[in-house]
Amino acid sequence: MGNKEQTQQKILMAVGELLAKDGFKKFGVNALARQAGVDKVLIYRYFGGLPGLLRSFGESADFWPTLDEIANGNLQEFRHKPLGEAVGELLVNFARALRKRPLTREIMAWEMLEPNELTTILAETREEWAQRLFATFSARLTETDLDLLAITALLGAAINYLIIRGRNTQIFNLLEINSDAGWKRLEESLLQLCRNCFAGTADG
Amino acid sequence: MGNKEQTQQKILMAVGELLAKDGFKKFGVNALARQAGVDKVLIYRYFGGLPGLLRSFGESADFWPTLDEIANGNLQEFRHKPLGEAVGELLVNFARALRKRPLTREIMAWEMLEPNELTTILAETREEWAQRLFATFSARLTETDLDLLAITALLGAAINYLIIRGRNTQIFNLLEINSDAGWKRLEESLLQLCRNCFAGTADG
DNA sequence: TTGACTTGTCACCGCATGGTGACTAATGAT
DNA sequence: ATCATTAGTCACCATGCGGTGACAAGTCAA
Repeated sequence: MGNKEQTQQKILMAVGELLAKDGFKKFGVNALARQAGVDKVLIYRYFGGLPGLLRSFGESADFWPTLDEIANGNLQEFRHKPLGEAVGELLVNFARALRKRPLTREIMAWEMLEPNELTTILAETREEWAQRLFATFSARLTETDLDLLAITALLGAAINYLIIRGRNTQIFNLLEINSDAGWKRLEESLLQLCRNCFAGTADG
Repeated sequence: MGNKEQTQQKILMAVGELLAKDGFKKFGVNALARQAGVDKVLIYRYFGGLPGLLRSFGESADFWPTLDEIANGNLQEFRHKPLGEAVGELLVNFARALRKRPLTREIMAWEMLEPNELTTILAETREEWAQRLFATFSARLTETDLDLLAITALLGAAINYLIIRGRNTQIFNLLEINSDAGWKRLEESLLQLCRNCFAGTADG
């Protein structure tokens, strides 16, 4: 007789494997059961269906980078850097962290098409994450009259777009968005944008 | 007996209607024939299938804003504005033009997930468009040591993301990306980013 | 040994999809 | 009037999907 826990694990593993292999386009109960080498009825029995499975999967992995990873393990240090400097470096680290996570990129792409349990969990994680990050700098908002929220929204959106688009496109705006060289240029410009932008106002 | 040209028109119209109504998720021969009120076999007969139809559709519409629209009908004027000013305003107008085109937004979303005949046409249009725009300012590249291409890639990506994301999301980064008020903040920050960024170097 | 329960297998259902072949009915040229 | 062509209808196919009910086999308690 089989082992229930082991089967559940096989199914959970298969979610990540299938997403990484074929993307969310072909994602479904049948394909999932095939990937796991398991009968699909067990997905319904053990997880109550796809939504429940995605929920379980979402809670069992680290799709999103931690604040520590973004801050090179030293968030405190960033509180004392000039604002433009800090924002720029955080954004660059954020982009690097996402580039290393193909699974997260896939989920982010999925999010553009339709919401589901997995993308919802990702969105919640990100929301809480963003708020904690923002709170870290809330005391320094008076340093500038720029709209910090809108600026980070813009630059965060830029990173998201390039990350997602890079899954199946090499060139955007005459620029290689999949090579390290191309990203180097983007990172550099990201830093310059932030530095120059905040330089116009008082800096801490 | 029916009218061939009229039927072809009905089918072509249905492409836009269906995309606007249900997005590309449910896009297919059957749904398309239903929308057009026509038998699906005619799609194969008249267009050789979906790819051919998309090609025809793509060549029969103006998804992409013209350079004139982006430049308020006066591109020459932009050549004499300070570089940061010009880039910023062009980007803002670009965003506004896209916000007005739900169909284009849908195709842009499609493009992020998978390429097809329609997105290819859009990409080619945009590529040529970008090159002409870039050429307009090529003579002034010496004014700055910034990486103009990378910067416009970033800010263009930002706009694309927010445009696409706005289709089914209200809030991003604690910001309303679907209301006019939210976009006002984004536009303002976009302008400031460009102004401040280019201000550090010599400006024309 | 009996009987309840669990794990897993299998066959099946309804439905939608992309795609094709056979047909009807109108048109127009000879 | 005849006959080929054309526009459009319809039935059908294989395939894949999400989802369910019936059942075999193995486990454990009474």
